[in-house]
Amino acid sequence: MRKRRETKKTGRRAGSARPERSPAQGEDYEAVFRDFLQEKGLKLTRERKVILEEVFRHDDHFDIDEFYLKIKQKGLKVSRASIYRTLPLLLECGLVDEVKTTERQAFYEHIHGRRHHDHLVCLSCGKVIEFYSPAIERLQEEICRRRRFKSLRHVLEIQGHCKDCASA
Amino acid sequence: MRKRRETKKTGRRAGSARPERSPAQGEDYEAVFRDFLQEKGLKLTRERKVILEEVFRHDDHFDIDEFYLKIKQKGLKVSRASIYRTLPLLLECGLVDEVKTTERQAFYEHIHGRRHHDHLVCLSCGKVIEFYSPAIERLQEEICRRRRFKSLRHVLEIQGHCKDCASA
DNA sequence: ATTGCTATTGAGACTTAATCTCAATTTCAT
DNA sequence: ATGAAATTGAGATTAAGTCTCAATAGCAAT
Repeated sequence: MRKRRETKKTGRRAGSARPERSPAQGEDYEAVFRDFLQEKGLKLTRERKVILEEVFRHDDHFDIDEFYLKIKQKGLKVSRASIYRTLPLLLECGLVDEVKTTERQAFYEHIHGRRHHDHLVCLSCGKVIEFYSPAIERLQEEICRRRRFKSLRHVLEIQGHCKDCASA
Repeated sequence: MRKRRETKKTGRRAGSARPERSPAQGEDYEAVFRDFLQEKGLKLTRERKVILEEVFRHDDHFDIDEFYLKIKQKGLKVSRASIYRTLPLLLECGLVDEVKTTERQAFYEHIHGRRHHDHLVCLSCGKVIEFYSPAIERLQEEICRRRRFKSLRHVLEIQGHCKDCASA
């Protein structure tokens, strides 16, 4: 008996609800995924296609549960298990980025054709603000080089209150 | 029926097992905690003392489960619930730092009298390497200022392979 | 198109970190 | 010493994520 979406969405994670992106622009992500799968001897199934499409329809951060519900609402059928199995693949082939927040859940966002970026997370309203600092990136590389640490990815998240919530 | 410590400790989180710190130096953390509790109308119980002492005996990162077992081994009796309840207090009064890793668990470390720092986490052996970059700190402040974001804390974690694991 | 091997799926059981419950106990200001 | 209020612990509960396995679907070769 799943009991999700209970305490969730109570005003949090409202964010700047951007409109969904039209699926027309940039179809190439499917090719990227297809190639990746083929190389690993995996199959491009109906479910994986649905998930891929849906990921690229979101232009915002999303969590898996929200994502599952959205797919369900559209009448498409993909199980939670498949989503949990497919997202790591999308991560692995670089189409999706994973953001671990301090809360228990992880959030995802597609990154194909987007720059890597980090996040400011408002602890009051849940808004996620993106930023990118080439200087910070460079410093991180420097730190890794000095310690002969082979960096694969990083998470930089600054938590606090956004200007709207700070004044209130 | 708790079934913990099952898949854990299989070589991971080995880290640089520093010797435990003698409890003699820097007793003041107890005063800090006591004052904090008093201010909030909370009580300094036996359990909280045990937890505090144990936290400051560790000079390394630790997770709650490991921590619970260590206390138990010493014959001291503190329930898991109390640990889960006390650590947030230690966090709140600034005696302890929480490090969310990409794995599901959180790790903790005491920070009283220590500088804030960030982490390199080795995905193979689990080792946690600390670093501190004033330049990065400054850049972060700059980013927040520009967006009128009131920063409370941040997490910067670079994941990859440490020099030992990268060569293997 | 058919075949056959293999990857994949979905429903639901399972795992596990973390939280909650509540009666019994402890702290501490008075 | 006393009593109001906070705290504790054992165990139930929650919820994210993983696993199982029989049924199904992709796809390369024919």
